[in-house]
Amino acid sequence: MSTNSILELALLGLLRQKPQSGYDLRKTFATTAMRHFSDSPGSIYPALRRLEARDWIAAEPQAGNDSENRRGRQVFHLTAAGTAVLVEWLGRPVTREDILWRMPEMMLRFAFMDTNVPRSTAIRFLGEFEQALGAYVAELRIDLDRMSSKMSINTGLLAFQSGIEGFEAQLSWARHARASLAEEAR
Amino acid sequence: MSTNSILELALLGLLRQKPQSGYDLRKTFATTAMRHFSDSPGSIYPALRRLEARDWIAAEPQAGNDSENRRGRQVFHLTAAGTAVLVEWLGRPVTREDILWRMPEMMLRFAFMDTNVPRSTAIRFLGEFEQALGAYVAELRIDLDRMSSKMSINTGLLAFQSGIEGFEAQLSWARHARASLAEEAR
DNA sequence: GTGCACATGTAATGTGTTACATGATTAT
DNA sequence: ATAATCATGTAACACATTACATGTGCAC
Repeated sequence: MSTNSILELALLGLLRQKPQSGYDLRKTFATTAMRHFSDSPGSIYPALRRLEARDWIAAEPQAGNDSENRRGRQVFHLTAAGTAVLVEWLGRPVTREDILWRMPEMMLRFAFMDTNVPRSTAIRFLGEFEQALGAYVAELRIDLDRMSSKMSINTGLLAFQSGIEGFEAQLSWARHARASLAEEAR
Repeated sequence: MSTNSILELALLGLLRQKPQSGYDLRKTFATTAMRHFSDSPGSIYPALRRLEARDWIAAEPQAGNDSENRRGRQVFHLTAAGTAVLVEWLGRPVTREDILWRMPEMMLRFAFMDTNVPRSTAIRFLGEFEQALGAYVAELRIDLDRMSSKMSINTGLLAFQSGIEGFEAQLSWARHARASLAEEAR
C-alpha cells in the first residue's frame, strides 16, 4: 500500500483524469511535461498489469476480448479501489524522508491533487512541505559552513551549494504556491 | 564504458581521493553531504565487486588473504585503468540527455573534478552545462505558456513551474560557479 | 495485398532494497 | 569469555532498460 513505484502512481493519476490505453500513456510521457518518465513499453505495460492484478485499474470490456487474447487497443480506467489508493496517497503527511529521497514523487503528488482532493489538502501539503524542507535546508547550511571553514573553494563545495540552492528554490516556490492557492480560495 | 551506475562512479571518485574500505564508504554515504546515496551493504559491496572484476579497483594485499577468504577489512584503491575511466567520465561533453535524465550524475561529476582534471575542464563543463540547460529551460517556458493559456491556475501547472524554477536555480548557480572558478584562476 | 503506423508483449540483463547472516576485532 | 561494534556477504524480490517480437487496422 505504501510501496508503489512513482511510475505506478503516475499511471493512477493519469487514468484518474481520463480512461486511456497504455499507448496513450506512453505518448503522454513522450511528449508532455511528464517527459521525465520513461515511455518504454517494457516499463509501462508491466506496470499496468501489476495495477490490474491489484484491481486498481480495469480494462474496458472489448469485443472478442473474452479469453486470453490481449492484443489490440485496451482502454484502462481506475476502479473504486484504485481511486481510494490514489486519494490516500495524495493525503499523506510529508516527512523528512520524503524530502531526502522522494522529491519527484512529492511534486507528482501535488500535481495530481488538483481535482482529486479539496484545496485545503493541497494547502496543508505545502505547509508540511515547507516545514520539512526548511528544517532540512537549515541542516545543510550547517554542513556547508563546517565544510567551507575547513577547505578552500573547490568543485565539491560548489556542487554542494548547488544542491542547497535547489532546495531553497523549491522552498521559495512552495511559499509562493501556497499563497497563490490561499488567494484563489478567498 | 559509458554505462556505469552513479553509485559506481561515486565509489570511483571517493576511492580516488583516498584508498578505503567498503565500510568507510558506507559511513561517508551515511554521514556526509553524499547522503543521497544509500549506505546499504546490499548495494555497496556488490558494486565494489563489480569494479574489482573490471580491474578498476583492487584490494590492498592482506595477510591471510591468499585465497577465497574475503572476511575482515579490505582497503580498496583505484588502479590505473580505474583512474582512466574516472578521468574519461569527468571530461565528457554535456548533452541534452544529461540535463533531462542525469542531473545528479552531472553534479557528482563536477564535484569530483576538483583535483582530478585541470580547472579549464571544470570551466568548460560549466559552459556546456549552461548552454544545454538554458536551451532546455527555454523549451519548458514555451510549454508553460502553452499550458497556462489553456487552463486556469491548478496544482499541475504549479508543479511544472516548480520544475522550471529548479532548473533556473541550477542555471544561475552554474553562472556563479563559473565566474568563481574563472576568478580563482586569474 | 502490401506497407506502415498503431498497440502490446516479453526475455535478458543489471541494479537497488530489504532483511538477514556471519566472521573479525576490541574493550571489559 | 562475552558483548558490542566493526566489516562483509548474500538471498529474495522488485523494477527499469533495451531490444526484439508479434499482432492489428487502415491507406494506397
